[in-house]
Amino acid sequence: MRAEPGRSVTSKVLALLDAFSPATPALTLSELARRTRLPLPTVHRRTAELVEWGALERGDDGRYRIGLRLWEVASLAPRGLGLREVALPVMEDLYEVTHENVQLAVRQDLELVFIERIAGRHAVPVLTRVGGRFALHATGVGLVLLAHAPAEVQEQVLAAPLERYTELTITDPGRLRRCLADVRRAGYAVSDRQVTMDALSVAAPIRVPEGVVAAISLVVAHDQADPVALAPLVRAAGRVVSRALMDPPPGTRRM
Amino acid sequence: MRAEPGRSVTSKVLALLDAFSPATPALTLSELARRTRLPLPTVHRRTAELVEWGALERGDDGRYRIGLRLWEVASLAPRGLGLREVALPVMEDLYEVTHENVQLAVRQDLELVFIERIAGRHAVPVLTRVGGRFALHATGVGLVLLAHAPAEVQEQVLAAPLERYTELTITDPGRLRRCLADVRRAGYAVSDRQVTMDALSVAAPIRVPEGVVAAISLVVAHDQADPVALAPLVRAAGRVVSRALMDPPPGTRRM
DNA sequence: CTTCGGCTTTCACCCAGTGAAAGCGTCAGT
DNA sequence: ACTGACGCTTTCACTGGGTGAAAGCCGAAG
Repeated sequence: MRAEPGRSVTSKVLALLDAFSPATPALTLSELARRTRLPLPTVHRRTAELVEWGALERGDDGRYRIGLRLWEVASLAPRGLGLREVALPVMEDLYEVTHENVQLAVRQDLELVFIERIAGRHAVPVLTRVGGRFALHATGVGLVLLAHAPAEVQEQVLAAPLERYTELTITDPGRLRRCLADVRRAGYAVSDRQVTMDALSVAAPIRVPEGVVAAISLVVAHDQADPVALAPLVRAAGRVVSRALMDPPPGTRRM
Repeated sequence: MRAEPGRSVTSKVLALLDAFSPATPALTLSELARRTRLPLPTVHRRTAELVEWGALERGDDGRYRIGLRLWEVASLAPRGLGLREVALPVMEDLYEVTHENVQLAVRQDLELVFIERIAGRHAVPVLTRVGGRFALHATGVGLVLLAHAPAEVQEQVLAAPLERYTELTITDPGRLRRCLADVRRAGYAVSDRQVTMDALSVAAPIRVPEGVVAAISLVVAHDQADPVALAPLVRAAGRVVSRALMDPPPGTRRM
């Protein structure tokens, strides 16, 4: 045979999409072939179909980019835009009151994904990107999501080395375990300079009957605010979103 | 042969994604099979792979939904989140000043797609959804996008019947043609009660050297504001976004 | 217990997909 | 102008991933 076996067509198509990343949002045909380890003609054929449908777009420079049609379909993801739609009004309220960064995130496997962010022009700059990923053990939202994740997920995170971002990042599994217990007990998480030395975040869970599906947080300058004072505000926001998730769309919920 | 020929595997995978819509964001296996006209075992196999990768998620109810992983990748679409990131600060400024609905849209084929919307709690309710589509000939953003679309696109839209939404919707091709000329000359578009009888929108183009890539608009109560007075504001917003699109990311632009 | 609808698995067949190879077009260096 | 390098596109004969009919499962309704 010629065809290298054990690789389905679908997996190749998905590998092509996977090749795109925040750092490389535009790729040439050869770059795609290299990244996916697929023969060039194969990539050529599959991308042609993806472009025709609109999953990819090809610029005048010959580079492929993610297409608007794919973005349209993806906007139907309940945990993506769906969640955002519900949470945004509450996030805007939080922003009105505090004029600080407001973040919304969900857990995906062993990391978190930022679903939305309101970044005040005058607030502490944060390095997160909507659609971007981050480790679970450092940020406020991450601690909330990890604290309420299935035991199996927690064990996997605790078993792996915990990356250090600042001198205050928790890298000791035992300490992290106790921290998570605190988060569950208090109903909110505080990450004080564990990601950058200038910022602190306070996060609260967003719940549906099945469990915690997302987390909402405020990010503020570390020397400017008292986390304990912010906690009730963030927790209340979390509860409002939780209720909004369950109440209005009686048929089409299910996170 | 058994396999009905003429249908590529990739096209089937894309058809599966296509089956999801704002009205049907969650589908059972059989519903997917019906909508895609694919045999049930085929759907079963392909969805299994899509779920494994994260393009789809399967709920406890057995229904398939668009997965977060697909949303992540799609967030890299330059004309989706990419454009939004650049335009959002300006949209927020517009909102601060007016406290009215602010919309951002691009053209996709013969329709427009809403990329972002800031809907004030107290502003006129609008029925648009981020990620949703709409006809080009009625809204403010639509008129701007159509006025600057390739001649071929304009002809196709003018040739098809123009759907009527209100008694003020332009449905006469000749009138629409003159209207588009006005839009090009004035540098902005006004849609006065052409979608709903309570609202009016003022829209301006967002340009890169290659042409108009998007449009930004204000939607206000029709009896509350003077479109001509709003026009400079919206046009200025469009120009600020246009510049932002070209200036800062010198490498990674290309809309 | 039986029926029904929806989901999953099996199995033998075969066409969509494959990759090596050759053909193009463009650009930089000589 | 020639040459070589590079990236993209097309060709072609082969084959294994994909196929759908059919049968097996499972839980809910009758």
